[in-house]
Amino acid sequence: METLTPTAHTILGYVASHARSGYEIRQAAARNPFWGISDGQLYPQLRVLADAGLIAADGEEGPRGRTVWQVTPTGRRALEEWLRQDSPPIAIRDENLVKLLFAARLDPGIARALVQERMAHFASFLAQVESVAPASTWSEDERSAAGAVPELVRDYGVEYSQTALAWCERVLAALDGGR
Amino acid sequence: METLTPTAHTILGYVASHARSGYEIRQAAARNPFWGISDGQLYPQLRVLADAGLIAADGEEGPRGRTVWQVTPTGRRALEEWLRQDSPPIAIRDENLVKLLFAARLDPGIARALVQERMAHFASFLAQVESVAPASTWSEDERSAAGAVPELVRDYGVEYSQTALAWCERVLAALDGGR
DNA sequence: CTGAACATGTAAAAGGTTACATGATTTT
DNA sequence: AAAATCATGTAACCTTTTACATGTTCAG
Repeated sequence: METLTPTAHTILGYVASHARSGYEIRQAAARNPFWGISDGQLYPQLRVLADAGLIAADGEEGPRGRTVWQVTPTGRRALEEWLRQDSPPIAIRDENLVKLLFAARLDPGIARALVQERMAHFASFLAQVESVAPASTWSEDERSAAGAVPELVRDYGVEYSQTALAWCERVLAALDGGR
Repeated sequence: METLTPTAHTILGYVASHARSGYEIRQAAARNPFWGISDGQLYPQLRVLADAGLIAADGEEGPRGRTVWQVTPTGRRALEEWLRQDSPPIAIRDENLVKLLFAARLDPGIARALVQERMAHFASFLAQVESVAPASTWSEDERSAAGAVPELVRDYGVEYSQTALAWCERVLAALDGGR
């Protein structure tokens, strides 16, 4: 059994939370700002998980002929093992910020535009995070089992965006002040 | 001429700032927390840039037989074009946070360990950001041309880490309080 | 002179996205 | 019955990392 990718483990996590169809996972993933999953990954990885015996199709079909997946005991163990393993350190890839660094010595106009683009990105990120109630991804039972964590994770997204937005304001002021 | 990857453009940016060898770019990239470049990318991409006529080997060799690269007028234009183009929105891939979400409803012990891992990651990220003087990547002339931006970008890294660390403390308290 | 760090490079594979394909099922 | 959306899937490609390979130069 090949080792699973982080995306496969994430999918396994969704299924382990409660039985779901591919489409429902797709929607849960779309609401999770911290790990995107494309269709081209989702469905093949469901197969990988099923072939490895970590999930199994629920007997009954869901509405619209959806295949509903359930976690197996093996799958539950595999998930826990993953949760216990070290995660890679944060690797940021922030193209906008890199551009800003290069633009600053070339043209204040480009720099301003980059900061404004950044603000737009973070504003829509913030809106997305705020619009998602944790209850939409986790059932009520799961919510209470998880304590305050889902709300705290949302708070993290909010604080992160707000920090970034405040920083952008300061940069704009500095770009204007430098004139 | 194929379109360049973000990494190729970033390398072009370093060369455009001032003539540098591959090794010097390697070191500058290692100091930039917002866009990592591996050896397996750096040297092939320098070739790509050279073949496209965007950079050219400086006549003289640097110390230790280094090839020193210079930007060409075409390269300078290509860089500016890239700076003006829209950047992709921020896409976060935060494996630690995803794990925490799944761990919260399984085992408080795992959740605690994840938060502690997160704190360690951000603490070392913060240390790295704080240790880098912008002057080490940009020459004095470039620094003043860029105004306050390099310092502000460093501030961004610092604030980002501090926000994350403070959040971790709150989560730890909540995990303990929930008991 | 010998080991450590310098400097550049290559091949293979991992991981993921994009774009397309296809049929089923509601809605109008 | 047509249009829209639901639901799943596939193939090709893109970007990047990992691991290895190789010669060079400086320090003890």
